[in-house]
Amino acid sequence: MDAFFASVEQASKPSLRGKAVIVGGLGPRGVVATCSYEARVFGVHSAMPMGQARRLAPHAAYLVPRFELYRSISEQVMRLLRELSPLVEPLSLDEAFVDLEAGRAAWDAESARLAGTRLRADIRAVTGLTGSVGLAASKMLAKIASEEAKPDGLVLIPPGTERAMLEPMTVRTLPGVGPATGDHLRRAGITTVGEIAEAGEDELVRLLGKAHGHALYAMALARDERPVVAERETKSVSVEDTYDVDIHDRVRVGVEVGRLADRCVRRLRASGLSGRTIVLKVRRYDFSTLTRSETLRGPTDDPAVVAEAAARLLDSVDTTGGVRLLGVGVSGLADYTQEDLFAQAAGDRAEEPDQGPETAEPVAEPAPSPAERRWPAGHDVRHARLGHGWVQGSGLGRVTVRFETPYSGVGRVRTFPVDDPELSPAEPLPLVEPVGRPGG
DNA sequence: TCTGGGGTCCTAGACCTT
DNA sequence: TCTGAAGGTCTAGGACCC
Repeated sequence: MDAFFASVEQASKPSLRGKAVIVGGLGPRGVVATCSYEARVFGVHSAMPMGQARRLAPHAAYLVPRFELYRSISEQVMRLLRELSPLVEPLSLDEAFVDLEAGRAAWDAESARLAGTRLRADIRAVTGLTGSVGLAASKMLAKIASEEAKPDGLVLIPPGTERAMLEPMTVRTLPGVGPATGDHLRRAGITTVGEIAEAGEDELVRLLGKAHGHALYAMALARDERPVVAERETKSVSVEDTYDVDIHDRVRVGVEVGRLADRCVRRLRASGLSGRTIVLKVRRYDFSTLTRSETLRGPTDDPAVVAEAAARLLDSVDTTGGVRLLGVGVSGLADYTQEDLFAQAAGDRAEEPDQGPETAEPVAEPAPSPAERRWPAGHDVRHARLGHGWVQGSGLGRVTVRFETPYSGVGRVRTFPVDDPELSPAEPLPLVEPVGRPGG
């Protein structure tokens, strides 16, 4: 999908179509998640600090991500892909590999081009968004082709032309070559894919190590035998938070680690998993990052056990100077727990009260008062009299709302007190108007 | 106003067991 | 009992991806 998050926001907000839209964390330490092509003209790109983006594009619309909406649209697209083939490998919310041959959706270049063209039309009809398609004989080449196809295009790499096409491209084109590897290769005088092939496998292994060296050499020769894998097992589950201001208070650091452990376990349990290795991540005031881990005797999904392990790990970390990020993760995953094994060992013992997920949930927090409610920029709202709209901005006790829907024209703007009783948060509307629904 | 969040994979050293 | 090789596991960190 092209500039996915930003495109979704433009589709749901008529006033933003054709405008620079930047989606990301709006806090003092936020970064750009995605931006529209109109914003890229100003030099804004993914992973750029938000402050820098604001300097480059001060008049752009700045929105916080709405992952639930993006997930639901992603699911619509994935369904279309699965109609083409049972072998669909999602890479992220907005990207996936499809083995067209396995689904008998294509058998040669022409049938592949036809399938790709139809798919793009279907994505457009179902979601209202544009997607780009890369067609090639391997995952690496398909990925390169889809990058070339963006935005809103289709690129097919004809069989037999792969090596010639790759040769002049920069090493950064190859997946797995980031800034560090790119630099490493450049210092060795290698800047193009052709030069990787010329350097030879032994030299690549000497420069980059066994795994990376062999893999990169093969890719430079356009060799990529990796199959499309539909089901991938989760290897780890983690949560992390970056704080607007560094935390210096050791007690507060401990409290935050406890909270993160709790959140992490909730995610773990929601996936029906448990894990053996607990990982604590600390990013200090100077951006130095360290991890500490502890492997338990058996997998657990007990929030108290994870929190205790995380607290023990924290004891071994010097946080003087302050921390800007804390994270807690669990790896070594299993779909049973040590407690299950004990229960199994207990055999026919009398039935015990269930120790399932619900018993460990924290007590529900009291609902915030209207004045404390947050009005995140870009989120949908409903006004009792004026209808559906979205938050254009808030602050100083006021919230500004633009009243428009994905199917309306550009809407009008009104400002309300943040505790206006007629204003409430609303669910996002579908991007394509459901058939038979009266216009809004 | 410098640098998010959630992942995967690889490497390398320490340590333990066979 | 000592020694060394080999292999597995644990741990920490780096790189990369979207």
